[in-house]
Amino acid sequence: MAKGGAPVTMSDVAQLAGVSTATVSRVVNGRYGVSASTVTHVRLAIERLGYEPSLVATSLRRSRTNVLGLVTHTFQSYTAEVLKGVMDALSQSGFDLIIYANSDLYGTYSDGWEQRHLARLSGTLTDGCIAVTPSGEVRSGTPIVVIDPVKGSTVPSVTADNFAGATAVVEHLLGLGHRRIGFIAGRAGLEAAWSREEGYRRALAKAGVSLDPRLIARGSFNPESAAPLARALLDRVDRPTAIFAASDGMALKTLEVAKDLGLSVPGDLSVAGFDNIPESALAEPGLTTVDQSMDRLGYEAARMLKSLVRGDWEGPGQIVLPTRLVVRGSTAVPKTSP
Amino acid sequence: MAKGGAPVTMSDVAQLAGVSTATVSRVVNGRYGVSASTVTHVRLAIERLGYEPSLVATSLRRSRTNVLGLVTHTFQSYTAEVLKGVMDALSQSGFDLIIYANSDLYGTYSDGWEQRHLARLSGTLTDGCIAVTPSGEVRSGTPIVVIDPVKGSTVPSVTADNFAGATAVVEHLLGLGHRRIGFIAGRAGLEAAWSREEGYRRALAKAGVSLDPRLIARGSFNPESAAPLARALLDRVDRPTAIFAASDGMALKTLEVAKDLGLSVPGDLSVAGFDNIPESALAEPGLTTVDQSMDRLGYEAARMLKSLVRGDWEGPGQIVLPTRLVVRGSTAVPKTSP
DNA sequence: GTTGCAATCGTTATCGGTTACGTTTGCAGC
DNA sequence: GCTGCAAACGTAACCGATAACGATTGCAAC
Repeated sequence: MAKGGAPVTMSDVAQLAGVSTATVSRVVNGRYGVSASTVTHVRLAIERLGYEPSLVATSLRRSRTNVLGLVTHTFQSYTAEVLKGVMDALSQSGFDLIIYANSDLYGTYSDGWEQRHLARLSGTLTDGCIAVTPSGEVRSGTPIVVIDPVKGSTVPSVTADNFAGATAVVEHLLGLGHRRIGFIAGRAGLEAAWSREEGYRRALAKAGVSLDPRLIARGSFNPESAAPLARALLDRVDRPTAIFAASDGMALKTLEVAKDLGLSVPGDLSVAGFDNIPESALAEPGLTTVDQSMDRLGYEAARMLKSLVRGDWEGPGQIVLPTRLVVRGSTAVPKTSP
Repeated sequence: MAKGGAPVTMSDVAQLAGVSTATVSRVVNGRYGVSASTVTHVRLAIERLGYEPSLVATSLRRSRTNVLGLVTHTFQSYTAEVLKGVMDALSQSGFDLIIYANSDLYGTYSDGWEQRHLARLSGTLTDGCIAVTPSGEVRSGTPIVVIDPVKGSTVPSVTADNFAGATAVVEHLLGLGHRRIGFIAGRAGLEAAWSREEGYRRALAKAGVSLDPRLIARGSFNPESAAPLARALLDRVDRPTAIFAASDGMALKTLEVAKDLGLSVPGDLSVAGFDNIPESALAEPGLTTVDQSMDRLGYEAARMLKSLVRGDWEGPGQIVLPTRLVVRGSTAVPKTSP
């Protein structure tokens, strides 16, 4: 019915049922004060017209909407993982989820668009938001939880223990006997990128291995950004015996580059990543990496947000989840010991 | 500012700027009829308060919102692929995207919830919707495009050429010499499931191979659903020499089961899937499958929806995209020819 | 026969923003 | 000096729904 016609509103129902919109509203929301026969009539009218209350009108009038928002700017595979966790936490909770993604993907990227969208949503549509996008100080009328915030921000956030994870990887490589370990860093400014690099530096320092700045390449977490960087590292005469990339996407790209150059992994080169995305387990050889279970990040963020919305959050403002070293076939003892 | 306080509204701005809300609205929307000095004052007030117009209020009043909706009930990896395509098509188009996912994941799943959400959104929030969930006859005031609709539906939709793809796979297996080919079907009712099964049946018939109904198992596209089915097929004394699963997720599960049973692939058993999700290329051995480039499905659906919203759609109501057989290591000549 | 109290239902203000329409103001033209 | 007109801005209705409040009704108790 009404396909292409104007959407059916509450007053349409009211008219058909011969009552006022207030009564229809009461029936829809199951409130007290409507006679059984009226309820039946209204229900019938709703059925006949195929009426559904407008989310917009409802949320404009009500303060609570029972809808949580999530803002992102990309749909990488890690985004999907995060979403799984979020959905899991929200399952059966009574909260629905709205994801807002702007189309200005490659456009001006005016850096403040997360803020804009957050404000646009939190005004009325959602009770709170999760930001899966580098966000620093965001202001909003409703609670916000940021996954992987920018460094130094004080908003409620959920992060993996990037420092410990990176340290573990580098110590693993050092333990195997590697001394020249290349590093492909993540997007500058993000807490995750900074901590992973810091873990790399500290682990080397602790082991008494002097750091060669020429072995550090600056990527952006984007897999594509890693290709030229990996190639540059491997083209050096004194090329590293191992490369630690700050994300699995970049590490997998490094694997490809190594193959193109005729280097065997882990024979000629060990490679390690960070994230443990599903693809890493399936790669050949399997990628040694750090598991930060991104679905867990999403899960915890959603759980935190739920509590913040209800106003009964007791935990800390910044959650740091443990990481776990996952050793697979891409790392081994180097051929030539120093 | 205003962190935790009430969100700042247009009348706040109006008050600070000493004008009416109408004027603020005109400034925000860049309409004619405001003096340059007033514009400056209002802009300043907006800046100071950090005002953002509420998406909800705007869309309630306006008919057009320049926001498209997408409704899904799960975030599998194929959902992420579809989303990539959608975002790509929407990039720089002026349309933003809202994804609505309900939390009732494992709950009643009242089968009509897609319809409910579609109606809730299309009433006012969105100019049109993409449904990435089995939907049949949906009614809505705004255009809807369905990806992978139920069989026989007449709504605008985008589908891969499932029949041709399935036929190609089975002909490939037949060409290798297989005669006993098992089939793990998808969720009943979906056009995709039906067409893939029909492709399987027709290809066998065309080759003059009689169909053994005991070799057909009924799955649900869900990877988990395939495990017991694959095991049952492989436990038979006259077990098939090849298994064609209607989705890659189910095919990959079948690979696992085969390994558990000590069967080598493709030595003892050939396995083929459908979808070509990223994991299939990375599996060991690589999975022979049908590429239906799900990002392309999303792309075309978004393109179609854009046109429908603008009212300038010329193409057919149902788009069918070509598929492509991808042969990898999981299929080979059977050991024992009949 | 009144009064009183529930139950039932309609009226209306409101959420935040948009827009048709009306009003004020400034200024040129007669 | 009066008229005409357009620019600039305010007023108020409205989008669809909710909820406080008021109005009506039926029925039991006095």
